[in-house]
Amino acid sequence: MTITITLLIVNSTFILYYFHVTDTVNPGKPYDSAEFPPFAVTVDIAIFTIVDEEFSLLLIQRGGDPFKDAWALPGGFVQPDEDLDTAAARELSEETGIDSASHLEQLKTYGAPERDPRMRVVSAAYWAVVPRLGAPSAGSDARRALFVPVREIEAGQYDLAFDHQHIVGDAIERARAKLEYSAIATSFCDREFTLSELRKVYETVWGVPLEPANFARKAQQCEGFLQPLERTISPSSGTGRPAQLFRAGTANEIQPPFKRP
Amino acid sequence: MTITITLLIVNSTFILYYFHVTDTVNPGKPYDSAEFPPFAVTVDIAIFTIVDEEFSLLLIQRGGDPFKDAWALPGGFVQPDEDLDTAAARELSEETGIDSASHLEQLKTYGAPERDPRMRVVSAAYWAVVPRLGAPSAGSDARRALFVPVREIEAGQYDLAFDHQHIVGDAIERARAKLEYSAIATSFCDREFTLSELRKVYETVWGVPLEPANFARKAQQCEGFLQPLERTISPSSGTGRPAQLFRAGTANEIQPPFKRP
DNA sequence: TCAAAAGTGTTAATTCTACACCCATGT
DNA sequence: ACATGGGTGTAGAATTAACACTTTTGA
Repeated sequence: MTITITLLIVNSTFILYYFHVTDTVNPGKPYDSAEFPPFAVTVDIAIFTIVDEEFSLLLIQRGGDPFKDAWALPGGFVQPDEDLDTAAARELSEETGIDSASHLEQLKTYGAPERDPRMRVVSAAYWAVVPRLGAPSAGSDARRALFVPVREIEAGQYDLAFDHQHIVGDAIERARAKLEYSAIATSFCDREFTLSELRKVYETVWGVPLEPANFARKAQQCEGFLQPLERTISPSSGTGRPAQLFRAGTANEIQPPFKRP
Repeated sequence: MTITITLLIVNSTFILYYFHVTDTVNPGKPYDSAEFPPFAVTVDIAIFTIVDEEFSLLLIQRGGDPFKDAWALPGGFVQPDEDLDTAAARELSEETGIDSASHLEQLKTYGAPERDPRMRVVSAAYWAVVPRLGAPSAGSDARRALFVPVREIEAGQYDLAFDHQHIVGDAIERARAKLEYSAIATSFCDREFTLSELRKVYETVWGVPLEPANFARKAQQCEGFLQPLERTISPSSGTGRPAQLFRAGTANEIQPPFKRP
């Protein structure tokens, strides 16, 4: 039997790169990693939030090659006995400190052969929505992590690594689309929120103004969307009539929400 | 340096199963496939069509273990220099003989650690829609391939291998949902079709009747959905006034189609 | 009392639904 | 002629969009 192996060192760990086995005793089809290559499987996450009335996405500046200094989505290897969803939740928690709670769902999987110049990497991309929070914890590595306005990414102001420009485009599209037929908007808000805050989410993500009066009516009519509380926002929090508080309802898929004008 | 390898034979080819490398000269972190396991990456496809007014899905009966004799989605390994989309298109073509043309899109990726008892397999699931055609070509292997009514699958009448019951459920849901805001319905029809045929698609997939008059109006109003031909269906093809023929329009995403009642 | 924000009422425009009716063809 | 499926017209219902108006607070 002949065995040929090539290893690669990525992030100080060995990664199997090429592998070939020929059985000389019972010659059958050999195992050749050029034919059945060991894929690396990663997850990448597009984490959205609203910062200063800007629809924003978390990006990380890469510290090493390839694509040194370019920006990228947070992500990492899927561990051996970990589901993809679990890996994504772990990455989300590592980057933002947020456990479960918020919205996290699979976006799409990207597996073009040359998407990572080092080896064959298939990446399951996820997207998440977190309530506005302070600066993202920069993570255990001292990498720069930043919430960046989606507007600036779409304007091409960030040089993104790998195929992340493509992934980010898909994620933005999905997030905007899903506002229209799901209760995802509430994930941008804190646990308790007013109808104005919720409306601001739609206006910010879609970049259009919505009629406050009509919005309030529709939101409350919508079965399972909102859970009204018997309290108003603390009156001292601004001038004007104090707004009623709500929590997110139980329904994930909601019927007739708001149309993107 | 110490190397430990376990190989597995799947479908008459070796698959790398376990792999461990320790560098005894420069002892660093060893490569251990229990930590960075080589994932196998496959694609599985849910191929939908309409057979005898039944919304149907292509299933294949497995010839070998595991899950011998259970039904499964067609699928296979992603080749080394193949994109995921390419692999899916290849599988679709192998199973149905259909090249490109029809609708094919990624559904979701499934990667639970124990989903395949043999090894760690991550499967990118796709879904496709093909026009009604004769019996599916049984493929190069002499496996049984069959279009099965979705109704019967939902009733649990088929024992599905791996996590394919789960995948199939997601695919059905997606197909039904996407009728509502895309031009996918035309993919169920032949290249030229009448409004009745198109309406029958909606009625069959959703399992509800639609008002023919209103349907025809909406379909034709809908920008980019249909391309009217100057011909009618051959009058001899039935009694009644011959219907006008249409082709699919150019738009993939259409604005205000038909609501699932 | 005034400004500001929350929330309610109301009306005209639009869209949708249901069904009546006309059209073109085979028998 | 008439049965059958294709296609148009239309009136009433339902929904929507726009804006005027009332309520509750801070200053």
